[in-house]
Amino acid sequence: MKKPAIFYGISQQELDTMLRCFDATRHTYACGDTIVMYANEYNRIGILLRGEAELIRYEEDGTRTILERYDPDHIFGKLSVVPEDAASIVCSRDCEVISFSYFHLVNRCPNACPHHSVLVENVLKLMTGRAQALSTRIEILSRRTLRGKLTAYFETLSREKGSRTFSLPFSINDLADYLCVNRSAMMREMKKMKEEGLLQSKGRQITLPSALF
Amino acid sequence: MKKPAIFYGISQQELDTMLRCFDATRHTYACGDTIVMYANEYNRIGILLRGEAELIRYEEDGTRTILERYDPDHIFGKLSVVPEDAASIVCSRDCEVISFSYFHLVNRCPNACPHHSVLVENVLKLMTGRAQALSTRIEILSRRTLRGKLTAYFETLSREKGSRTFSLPFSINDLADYLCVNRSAMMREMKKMKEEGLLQSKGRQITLPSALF
DNA sequence: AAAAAACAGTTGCAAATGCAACTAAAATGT
DNA sequence: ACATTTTAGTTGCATTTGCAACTGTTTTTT
Repeated sequence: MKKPAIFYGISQQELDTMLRCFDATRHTYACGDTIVMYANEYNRIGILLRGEAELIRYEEDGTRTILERYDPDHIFGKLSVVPEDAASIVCSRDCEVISFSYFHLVNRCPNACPHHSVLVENVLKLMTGRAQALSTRIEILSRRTLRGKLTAYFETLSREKGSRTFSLPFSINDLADYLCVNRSAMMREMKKMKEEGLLQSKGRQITLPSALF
Repeated sequence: MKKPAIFYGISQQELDTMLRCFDATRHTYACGDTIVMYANEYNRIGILLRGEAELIRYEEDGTRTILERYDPDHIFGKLSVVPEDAASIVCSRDCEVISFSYFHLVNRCPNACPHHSVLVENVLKLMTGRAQALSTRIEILSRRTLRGKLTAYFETLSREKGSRTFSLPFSINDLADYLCVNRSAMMREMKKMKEEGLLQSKGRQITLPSALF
């Protein structure tokens, strides 16, 4: 396991001391488990150290939405901005999570740990990455049409993976829940795009036509 | 003008010294101006000190999308995650913006300014707020129906303003561009909602029925 | 190895949304 | 005070998307 970004530049020993100040806890979860962050733990943030998870919301009619996807080093927390719409974090693989008090992180404790500020910097970097990920997601969801959403998402993936051929991190089923569209309508649109030569696909494997430049 | 959150806990004099390390610049813009952040200024972040601005994207077909709204203390930067889809920040009121090098903020310079870490903490707080705002936006855009988007947005506003009656920060026209839906379809849906007693509205003034609890 | 479950893919029909072209009202400029 | 521009609001028609009910394939379970 790669060293988590949150620990960069801090020795293990010092980290242990520091994390006690922040009331840190480390938990492992099995695939399928829900990562619980109680509503009253408002000022806690979590970081995914290992595994893969998704922030999921169910509508009353059963519609499922994948609001966010978490890979290692993803920071999350202060969930339920919209308290009534309970969303939960569900592990799609075995996960390990560290969580600690955001309040104590940004409001110095009396111990004055020497590397406290390094930790703050690390958290800032993670949070900046998260804001970028959220922005990208908005870019995708803001597209007016199904085709627009598909294209925006595929282009993003292609850029991330550095290749015009890549495999989806979801099942086709889940992709629809991520793009917030109907599954069969999405399949229909993908079929059309294939016919127009804008896409090749087989299962989760996607190939985009070479970009013009 | 209220003291910007980015400056909390730092004296003016020290700040001046520090901001030089970060190559900070302060600019004012008139209503209607575009805040330019050049593509090569990748590692700069900006903070809106005063005014109101919007991150806007135009589609080839002329469709306009309001991706984000900025009020004072909003942090932004590392724009164009999707470089080809040029989006720009347009001031909807007279604005003042400070921008500086993110790189120098998180990679200590040799001057070792005493309050550097306070500034990092301040930026972290702003960035956390931004991530929350982006999450809320995703909650809204992820709704499958026009009514769902309207409701989610109105409930968010009502919570922010602490009242079931509030006025929209947009024109009705702009609201549609913010919710990423067709304007006349939106009006039609609002009309239906009024008929069903889910909403009262007149121009920008909105009243929601009292929440049940 | 067989049965069950999950997943990819298809299609007809209904409903929601987008588009365009309006009218009326309000705000702005001269 | 009048003309111009912007904004709010409406409606018919075309298109897109959602829904439901399928088929066939792959994966998982027993």
